[in-house]
Amino acid sequence: MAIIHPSLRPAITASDRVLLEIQRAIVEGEIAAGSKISEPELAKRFDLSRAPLREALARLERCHLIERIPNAGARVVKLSTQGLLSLYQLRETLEGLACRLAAEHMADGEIAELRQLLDQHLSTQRVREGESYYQEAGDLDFHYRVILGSKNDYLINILCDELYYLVRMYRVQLGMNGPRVSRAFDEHKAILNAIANRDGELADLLMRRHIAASRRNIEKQLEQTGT
Amino acid sequence: MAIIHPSLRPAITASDRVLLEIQRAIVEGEIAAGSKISEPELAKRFDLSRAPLREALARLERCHLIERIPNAGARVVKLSTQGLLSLYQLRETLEGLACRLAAEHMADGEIAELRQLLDQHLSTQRVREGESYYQEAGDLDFHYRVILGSKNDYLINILCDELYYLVRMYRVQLGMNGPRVSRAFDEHKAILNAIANRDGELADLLMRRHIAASRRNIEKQLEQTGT
DNA sequence: CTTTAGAGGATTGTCGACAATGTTTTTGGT
DNA sequence: ACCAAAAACATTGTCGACAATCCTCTAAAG
Repeated sequence: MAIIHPSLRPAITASDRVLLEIQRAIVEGEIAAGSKISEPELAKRFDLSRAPLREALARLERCHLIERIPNAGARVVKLSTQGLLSLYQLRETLEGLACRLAAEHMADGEIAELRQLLDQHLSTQRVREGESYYQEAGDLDFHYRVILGSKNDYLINILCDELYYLVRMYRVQLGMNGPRVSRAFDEHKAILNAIANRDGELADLLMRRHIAASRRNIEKQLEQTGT
Repeated sequence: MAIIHPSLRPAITASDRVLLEIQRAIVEGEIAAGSKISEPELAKRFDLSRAPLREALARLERCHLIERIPNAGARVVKLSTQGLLSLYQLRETLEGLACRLAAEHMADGEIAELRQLLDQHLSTQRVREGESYYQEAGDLDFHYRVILGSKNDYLINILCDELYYLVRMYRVQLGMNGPRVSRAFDEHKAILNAIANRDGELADLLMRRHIAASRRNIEKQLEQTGT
């Protein structure tokens, strides 16, 4: 086993670098959702050959940010209510499982670090302003840490590599609004406490509720913006 | 949305064809677990360039049949008790969810077809001999159909593309033994009944038990064979 | 004899060009 | 003017060669 997590190892190859750039561009909407992807164009834009670019596109397909049709091309994924529902159905189940496993497998030190992270979030300016608590990425993300704490490589791979960026895309492009943010912080804290108490069942339940609430929040935004 | 499932569309490109061949070879142990993968060697063996071969390898990595280290090469995955446990932990949760969703979303016609499939299994010679009920692939697989019945594209993708072949690898290489087989058939029937009754909760529970039993069975084989 | 530094070989990553397929435009007919 | 077939175009899939990186075997020093 011992799968080294892509997000943890620095990008070495050219393919890795361009992957991260395009990933960010899609997540932040710089490359519009639903737009067509042109290999020659992107190759020119990032100044490299099509070979590493195609490898990057393959990985983007893997994390559901683009959809490819053989011999026809690739398109950036479109955001939809149906897609959001399917995605969050999965997240509820999977992150619930992650919590249960984290309650079993996380070391005391890891739990302490996680608590420290939450305290740090609380004291950060932006969080109190309720601006962008959700938009922290990578190691800074509470969910991310819990998932890693599950110590299940397949689960980690699915949540952190394949679904994570799509979730972020929904979050970023549909934006987060007011009162939900501070409540989310409290929910995180409750989940952490359950994990610290080694109560996997409760942690599972709380996480599923937490994600369901988050889904309803985004869903509301989606309906306002238009289907 | 409307992701066309790779396993459902016939292999068109050269990369697709070689992918299916190598996939089969690894699952059936023709390419030994843990052995090193040589790109030039495989390219020569299948008589094509390294470009489509590398694309195939990328997809093999995606379904956890090989592990790649940048600039160093790829190895066929090794089977282990730890890996089996992680994999089946996930399967229990995910296929449980699939059952619950299938109970909600499968059309009456699909359920009828599935019942027909099971009856057909029962009357097949090999099943009664308890030989290889488990080793049916693709459309013939009961699990496969239930997963498709969930109508959740992300869930389908994860179970049918990313985990399915690895599960099959464990099944095939560690073999299935006697009494478990006929019991598995009965469990399938019970699950189907729950789905037909639109009892998602029960279907979920039964599937999780079913998979847990299957895991214990393989685990036993693994311990006998040696860690 | 063990350990470490270096040269050699092999493998992976990247490149530019060609072939095959899909898409669009043009042209001819009704 | 509208539709259909065909040709021109653009894009994707594949190929062989080159560059960069890693692994191994050898040789020299402690």
